[in-house]
Formats: sequence, C-alpha cells, structure tokens
Amino acid sequence: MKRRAAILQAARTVFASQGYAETVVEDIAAQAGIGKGTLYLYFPSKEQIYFAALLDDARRLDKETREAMSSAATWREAVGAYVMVRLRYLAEHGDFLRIFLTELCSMCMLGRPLNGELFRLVEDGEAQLAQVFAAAVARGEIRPVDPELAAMTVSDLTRGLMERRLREWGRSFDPHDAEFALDLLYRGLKQ
Amino acid sequence: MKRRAAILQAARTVFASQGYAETVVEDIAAQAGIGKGTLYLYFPSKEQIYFAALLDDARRLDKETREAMSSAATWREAVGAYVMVRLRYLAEHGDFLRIFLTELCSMCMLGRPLNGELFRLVEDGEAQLAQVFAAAVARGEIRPVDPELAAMTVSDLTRGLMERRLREWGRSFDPHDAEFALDLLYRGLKQ
Amino acid sequence: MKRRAAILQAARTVFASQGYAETVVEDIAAQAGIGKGTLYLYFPSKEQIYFAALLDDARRLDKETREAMSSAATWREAVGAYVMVRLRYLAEHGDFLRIFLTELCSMCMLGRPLNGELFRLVEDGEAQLAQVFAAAVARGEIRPVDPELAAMTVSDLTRGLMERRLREWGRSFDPHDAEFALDLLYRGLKQ
Amino acid sequence: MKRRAAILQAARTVFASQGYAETVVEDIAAQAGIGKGTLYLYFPSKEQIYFAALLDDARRLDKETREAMSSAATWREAVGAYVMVRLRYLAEHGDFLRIFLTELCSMCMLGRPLNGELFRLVEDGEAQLAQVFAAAVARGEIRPVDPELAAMTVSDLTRGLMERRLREWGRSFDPHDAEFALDLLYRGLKQ
DNA sequence: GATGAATGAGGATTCATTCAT
DNA sequence: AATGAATGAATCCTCATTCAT
Repeated sequence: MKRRAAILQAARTVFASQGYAETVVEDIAAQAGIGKGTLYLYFPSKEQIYFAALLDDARRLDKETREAMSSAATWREAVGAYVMVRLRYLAEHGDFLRIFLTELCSMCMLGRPLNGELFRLVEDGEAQLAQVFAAAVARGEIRPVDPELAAMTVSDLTRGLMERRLREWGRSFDPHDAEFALDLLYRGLKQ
Repeated sequence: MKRRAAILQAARTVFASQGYAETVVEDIAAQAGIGKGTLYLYFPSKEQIYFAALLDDARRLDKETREAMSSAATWREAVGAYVMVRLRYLAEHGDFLRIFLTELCSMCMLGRPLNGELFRLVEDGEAQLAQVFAAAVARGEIRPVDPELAAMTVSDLTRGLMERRLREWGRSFDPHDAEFALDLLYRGLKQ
Repeated sequence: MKRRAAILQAARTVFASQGYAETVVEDIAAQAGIGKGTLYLYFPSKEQIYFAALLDDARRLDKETREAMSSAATWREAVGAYVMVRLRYLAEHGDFLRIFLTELCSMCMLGRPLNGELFRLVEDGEAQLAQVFAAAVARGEIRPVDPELAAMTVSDLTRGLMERRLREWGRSFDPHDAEFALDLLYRGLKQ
Repeated sequence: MKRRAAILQAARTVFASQGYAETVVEDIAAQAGIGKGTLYLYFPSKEQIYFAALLDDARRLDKETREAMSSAATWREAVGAYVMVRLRYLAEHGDFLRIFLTELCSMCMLGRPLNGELFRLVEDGEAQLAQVFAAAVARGEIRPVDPELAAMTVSDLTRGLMERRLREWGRSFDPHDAEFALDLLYRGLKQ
C-alpha cells in the first residue's frame, strides 16, 4: 500500500504546517503528487485522513514506547525511556507530533475525546508510567507517592519538552532540558 | 463599554464550547443577545473577536499573577502563587482557559505566534518565574539550576494541572495534584 | 413574502426547462435575480425548493378543482370542470405542469411517492372524480360502472391532453381534443 | 454479442430501480458482472447506454405491436392487440417500461425529443392506431371521428393502465381495468 | 447606533470517463 | 479484450462580511 502511506505522509506535512481547518483537501493531494479524487479512493473524508495520519503514528509511538520501557531494568530507565522515545520520535516525525499534541489539546478544549483509539493510546501511555511508579513504590525505591500523579507529572513534563522543541524548530533549544527535567524528577521522588 | 465586554464574554463561551472553526459568528451574536451586524461595529472580524477575547483575559491573568507573585515573601510562595492564581482563574474563567491553552498549542503547532501580545504575555509569565528562581539560586535557597529550565518546568506542570481540570470538568479530579506537583518541585530543587 | 414567491417562480421556470438533475442552484438564483446564498435563506436545499415549487401550485390546482367541481350541477359538468380547470391551469402555469407531470411519472418509475402531500393531492383528485361517478351510478344517470375505474380513465385522458399541449407548446394543437375525449366518455358511460 | 445484451439488461434493472440521475455507472457494471472500463468498450457514454437500453426494447415492442395488429381481423381486435401487447410486455419487461414511460414524460417536460428514433417509434405506434381508426371510419364500423384523436385516446388510456400496474407492482391491481377501458372505447366509438 | 437580509468566494465531495497494465 | 485506479470538472452548500434601512 504505497499510495496510502504517501497520502498520510502528505497529510501530516500539510496539516502540520497549516492546521486542520486551514488545510484544503487539494493541498494534500498536491503534496502527495496525486489527483484530488484519488484521495477519496483511499479515505472517505478529510476528517478520516486526519485521524488516519494521527493514529498511524500514534500506534507506532505507543509500540516503541512499550518496547523501550519493557526492556528497562530500573524505574529510572523506564521513565527515561518514555521521555527519550518521545524526543527521538519527535526528531524524526515532527509533523506528526505537531498534529498529535494539538489534538490532545483539542480534547481538553472540548472536554471529550474526538477519537476513541487516540484517547486510549494516550491513557495507556500514562497507565504504563503509573505501573512503573507503583512498582517502584512497592519496592521502596521511591517515596510513597500516588503513582498516577507521578505519571501525570512525567507526561506533562515530556509534553513541555516536545512543545518547546517544536516551537524552536530549526532554532536552538537547550539540549539539557530533558536531563534537567528527569533529574528534578529523580530528586523529587527519592526516599 | 458594556457592549464590548458582553460580546467578548459571549465569544469566550461559544469559542470554548465549539472551538474556533466550528463557531459561527451568528452564535456569538445570539449568545450576546445582539444582532450579527452589531458585532462588526465593535470588532473588524471574527479573528479579532477571538484574539480580543483571549487578550482581555490573558492580560488580567498576567496582572493577577504579577500581584500575587510580588507579594510573596519566599520563592516557594512566589511559585505557589503562580500556580494557584492560575488554578483559581481556571475555576472562574474556565472558558477563557480552554481557548487560551488551545491557542498556546496552536503556537507550537505552527511554530510561530499568531498574536504578538499573547506570545509576550506567556513569555513574561515564564520570565517572572525565572527571576524568582535566579534570585533563589543567588541566595542559595535552592541548588544552582538554570532558572529558565526551572521556570519551564513550573509552566509545564501548571499547564498539565489546568488541562486535567478542564478535561475532567464537572467530574472529580484529585484535589492534591497541585500540592503533589509543588512538593515534587520543592524537593527536586532543594540544596 | 415577495422573495419566496419570486424564488419559486424562478425555480419553476428553470426546472421546467432543464429538469431537476440538470438544474444548477445558481441558475435558479440568476433567474430570480438574487444571489446564490439568498436561496438558502428561504429554503434549506435544492430539493426543498423543488418540492415547494411543486406543492405550492399543486395545492392551488387542487383548490380550484374542488371549487369548480362543487359548483357543478350534473356529473357531466363536474367531469368537464375537472378537465377544464386543468387545461386552463396549464395555459397559465405551464412550467408547473411540466414539473408536476414529470414528478408523477417519477412516482410510477420508482414505485413510491417521493413526497407525501403531493401523492395525497393526486389521490384526492381521483377520489373526487370517483365520488361523482358513484353518485351518477346511484342516480342511474350512467350505466353501472366501477367509479374508480371511471375516475382513472378521466385522469388518464386529462393527462394525455395536458402532455400533448406541453409537447406542442407554441405550435398548434387540435383545440377539439378535450371535446372529443369528453364526448367519448359521455357516450361510453351512458345507460 | 452476448456482452452487449448483458450490459443493456443490467442497465435496465439499475436505471429502473434508481432512475437515471441516481444511477452510477459502476452500479451497471457490477450488475452486469463486468468491470467499469469494459462498459466503455461497448458504449461511449452513460447516456448512450441509457438510450440503447431504451431503444433495444422499444424496437422489440414496436415489432410485436405491428405483428399483433397486422394479424387482427377487426378494428376491435387491432386496438385490443395494441393494448394487450403492451400489458404483456410490461409483465415481462417491467424495468424497460419504467424507464420508457419516464422518458416519454421527459419529452413532454422538455418539449423536445431527446432521441430521434425513440420519438419516431412512439409516433409510429400512434400512427398505426390512427390507420386502424381511419379504416374503421371508412368502412362505417365506427362513427366518423378524427382517427388521430381516437389513436391518442387509446395511447393515453394504455399508458394509464401501464403506469398503474407499475405503481402497484407486487400489490394487486384491478384485472378488469383494461377490459373496462376497451369497453368504454368501443361504446364511445360505435355508430 | 443597530440590524439582519443579501451576497459570493470557497471547499468537500462525487462520478463519468480515461488509460496503463 | 478487460480492468479498475486515477482524474478533475462540476456542484451543493456554508458563512464571514457588508450595507440599506
């Protein structure tokens, strides 16, 4: 399915640079180098192109996160993996993350998930973090905190790191920011 | 002018519940209880209504933040004030913050500020935090961290708290989340 | 409601000359001398314009038929009134009847009424005729025929007369055709 | 060619159930069990498929009518044959007649024949009837009526019979309706 | 000042037709 | 010969903005 992938990539590029509302279906077709009608052979609507472009990468990000976290030996490694996978993914798939982060924001804006699976993937990510923290608490490796609150914290910090990188795209950003955030976390959670 | 404020409040309500693209100018007029044409006596375009609705409150939030932070005796109080002002503002002006947070996201999405002043207000908020941290470092009250990174961290955590409250709107949210985040910060920054 | 009527008249003209499918909404607007968007202030869709144009006149035709038939003294006069009202209406509202007759055909084509009221108006017309024949049979003025079959016959013959006039529009048509049809009917039904 | 006939039959089925405008070329191909592109090897356009489907059967109907009428001994038999051939054809080729009758209506709607041969076939049918009536008048078998008007009458009545059957398709219809119409005609025309 | 009727540019989507395989 | 993926012209409808009242 070469075409389908090409369309999704074109969609990511265009959506990321103009936003959903400003994007005209024809732009996506042009970016993909195909005719406008061809899009509709692969997707039923502009909205579905959008969600497909989103979900496709969101699933991959989830998969990579799981793999990286499951091969971590300590809770520190696991949390670090969560953050690092995201920052690495961002470097390679900036366009996806632009849309993804915006979409998450939209969810909070409207107070309801626009797309079920997307919502679930995000929840799952935080749930994995929470498990890591729960285990670390149980083993006495960190002080007894609410694992969910800790997970949320990591999630928020990571998002901040990603957004800043996207905002500074092309310009310089402090390469130690992730290090700083993780260090703060480690210190803040230790016994 | 009474009218102008009524329009902006109506705009916030409608934009917050439907988003910018979905909102029809007539909805705002109806919500404000005036005629569609009247809007254009006070604002030149839908976009300008949007930014005015945003800036109006963003300025107030900035003002309240400055006041609360300037009357803080310690760095902890100052940072706590930054967070608490936002959470209190959220409780009273949820609609504004829905739009505001979405707009911030949009900035990262498009990599450029859509509105200069808005951008500046956000930067200023972080700059104030950075000053607080710089001072605290100078006084040896916290370990020697990059004040800007610390400010970013606070900013990110606060945003997370706000978004979660917006997402859970009406439902319950952990009332200790802010406490947890600040506690983590204090621990993570101490000498 | 001057505008509404103007739109319906324009719609009749355009639909009658091009058919529903070939008609472009913009054509109706142009014919009515208004903007495309204005149409949608008065009607929600192209289809609704079509049915409104149809029903408006269909109701008037029904009303005139009722009046003419109710003031008839004999069954012959009543049947003659039914036919004549239609032929007169045709002379003045040819465009309407073009659409109307086509729509009736569409009903038989698809085997289901596209619009409930339209269907009822047509049925009512035949029902009135049937009543006339039933009464005439009861009074012994005509031979004992099935009133419904007689009504259908009149309906079919009248439609034939109308269609031929529409087909020959502008050219000559035999002015005695109606006379002939009625005469045949009278002879065919007499005791 | 077997293919050509299969396409036309498929076309009739689909056109009859959905109408011309609603029918999508792909539906015809699917119904015929062939690829969309293959249609264009046999016909140059959707419209030509439509007319071919019509003409094919219209010619056959004309042929059967001629045969039946020419083997009639009396004018009554000839007229009866005209009607009966149509009703029989309808029972076997309902789909064709749905399209055919609709198309005739379209002719009157637009005031011009969309297809020359189709128009001629219809005219020919009425001309044959007219000849029958002219002969009957000449022989003094019926009163001296305008043969063309009489032919039109038969044509209109027959069409009414057919349409009612199509409308009632599957449901019951008065089996004596044809009998009634012919009887009325015979009585109305006798010396 | 206030209004809302009028406008038409703009965009998502459909589908008859083509053509490379 | 047969196919169906690709195309883009065509069309319905929306909605920000204007302006006569």
